[in-house]
Amino acid sequence: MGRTHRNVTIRDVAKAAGVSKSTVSLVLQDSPKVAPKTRERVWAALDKLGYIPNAAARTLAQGRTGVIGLATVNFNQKLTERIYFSGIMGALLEVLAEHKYHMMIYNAAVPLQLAVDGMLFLSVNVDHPLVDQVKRARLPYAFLNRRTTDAETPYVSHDFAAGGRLAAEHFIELGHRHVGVLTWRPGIPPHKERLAGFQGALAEAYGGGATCTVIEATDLMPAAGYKGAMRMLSGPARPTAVFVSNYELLPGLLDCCRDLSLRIPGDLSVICFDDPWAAGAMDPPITVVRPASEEVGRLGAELIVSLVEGRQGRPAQTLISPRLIVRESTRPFDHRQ
Amino acid sequence: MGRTHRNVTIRDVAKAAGVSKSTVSLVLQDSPKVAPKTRERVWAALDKLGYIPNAAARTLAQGRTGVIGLATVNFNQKLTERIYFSGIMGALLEVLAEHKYHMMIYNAAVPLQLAVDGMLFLSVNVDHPLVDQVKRARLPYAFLNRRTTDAETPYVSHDFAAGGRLAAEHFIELGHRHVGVLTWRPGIPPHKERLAGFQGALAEAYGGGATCTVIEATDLMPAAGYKGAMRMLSGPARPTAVFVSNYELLPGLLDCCRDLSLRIPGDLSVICFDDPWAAGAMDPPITVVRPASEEVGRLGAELIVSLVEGRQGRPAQTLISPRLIVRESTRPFDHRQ
DNA sequence: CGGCTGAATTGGACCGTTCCAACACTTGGC
DNA sequence: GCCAAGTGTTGGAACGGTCCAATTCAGCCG
Repeated sequence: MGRTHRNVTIRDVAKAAGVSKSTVSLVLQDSPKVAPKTRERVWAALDKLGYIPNAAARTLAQGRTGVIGLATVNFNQKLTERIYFSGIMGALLEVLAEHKYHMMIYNAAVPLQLAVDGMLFLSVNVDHPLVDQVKRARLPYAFLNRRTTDAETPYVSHDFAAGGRLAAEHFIELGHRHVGVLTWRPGIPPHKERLAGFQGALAEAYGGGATCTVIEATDLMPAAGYKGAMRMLSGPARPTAVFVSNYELLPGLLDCCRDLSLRIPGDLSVICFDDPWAAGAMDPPITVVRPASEEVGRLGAELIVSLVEGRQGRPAQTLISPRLIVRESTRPFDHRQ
Repeated sequence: MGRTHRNVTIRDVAKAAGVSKSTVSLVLQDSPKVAPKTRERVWAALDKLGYIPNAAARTLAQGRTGVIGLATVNFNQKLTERIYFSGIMGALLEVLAEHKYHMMIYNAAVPLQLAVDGMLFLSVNVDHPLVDQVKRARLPYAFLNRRTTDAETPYVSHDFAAGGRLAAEHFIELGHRHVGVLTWRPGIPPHKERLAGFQGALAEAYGGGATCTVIEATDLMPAAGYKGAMRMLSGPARPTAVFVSNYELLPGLLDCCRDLSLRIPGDLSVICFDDPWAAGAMDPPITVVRPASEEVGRLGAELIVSLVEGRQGRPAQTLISPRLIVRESTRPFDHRQ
């Protein structure tokens, strides 16, 4: 596995085929201007020498890389969003491939070598220093999972507020008035928006005539979910319905209910934001608000490609509404309780 | 977001600072040979002009990219392994970042532009055409999740056979003699190995004195898991313990047990290969054989970096044993049944 | 036969870096 | 006062492609 052996260049091929390097270059881009028999001779030489084009040289010459960057902060620590991330990444890769782009993952920890035609920021806040670097390099970019207030910055994100609203409306329809939200870091935009949407819908429906207990988990480990749920559910004024704003907190809540002998949905209705794996196979199957992450990936890829290739048309700011999927963890409030 | 405005080059900076481009280059690599006041002047110019190095040019000149490629086949269709993938990718990114490498994701669908220093194949079979291309380019490479029979090809994989064995041994210890395996595509190496390990341990313990029903699911959708489980469990000779060789099949099995009123672990012990999200929060918490995917990611990253940088030392072929995590879905065979 | 046209091919400039050999300028020793 | 040994700085040749303008050459027409 030596790094020795100089690689075959276009010049070597040219010599072997008895033509100039320009001709070889033309053949490689299958230009129609090359005579058939010349083309064949060049192909033979190409094959024989096992020529592999040098991507850096090509990029340098034509000023494009054929690569889109995906920047995200501390991928590995975002345990939170792992499953979600892989959903979005799968869609990104698929659509980028359709447009003949590869994808490069940037880690904020490594000095940024901008070897891309455009950059996507996934769950990176708009004021992150990384963003400035990309702006200064005059690269096209777009945000995923983050929205901005201005009208220019391109983004594709979820309508988190609408998601929170969906949950609240479902509870309202079922007659619940004492509700709770189990959340995490309500300062971070996506979580803030979920909570705001939830509380907004509640206020619209009941005015002041409802109670909403908001509990903030200290982290996303199951233990924190358990502790948060316990604080919410062990008191005398426990809510009859809970909106879990992050799926990592769900297992803790379920455990807690088991320990308190609270039955779902008999004693407590539960809606979870995100549709984690097996949510539908749990006992009972959990009602969820599912963000359309594949959709975000797909639209995000289309967006950055159109920006890179200078096409117009596609709207540059998109919000996608999550869907409510009703399963068996929610039920009408029982007034006999 | 125009692509117009020519980028600032090292020459522009040199002119602005009143030095030669060589000096600027030296400053950029902070060479100690530059006089302090020159250095300062250059930095000022660098800042003022907002210089951003051109990665392609640098790569071309020094013959290294600072990027490791990760190739995988149809990422998006590998729903199977999504969660697993993100675990491994997190670890890869973390370790590569420590060594100052970025990661590029190759999609087999896009013509391969080899703009990397080394390549990792994740769950790609060793005879895949992609591999040949990389070999011909004389790039260092290694396989993840696949092993080879020769002694040279570098890989980091799981000891799947040991995983199957662990499951069987646990069942044997608990006294189960009528067991089943719910599998998928037993022709694919990782699945074949799991099954072989399981059956091997069984044969060693019991000789011919055990029955092992192997059911192959048609795909990985929950419905297929359900159908497979039904075939295995609805007959009169149903096993008392089942090894689910792929976690995607687990929800179907659980549903099936609910429908047949089989209680876990009372009527049926269950072990699942892979430790999917929330397996420990299910009712009952599921006993699993957990592959150490982060470990594979970490070691894989170290391996490819050492190959790229020409260091020796690290063993080039590693198998990592999964761990058995006993929860509450397994229990001794009850002879009164 | 000379001139024109178009197809096929080619040389060379260029992309933006790195890196090496050469050069200028101090400094210090004798 | 001259030479040797540094210390800083620099020009220019790579790196391996692309692409444009120039060139060659055959075929055709008047």
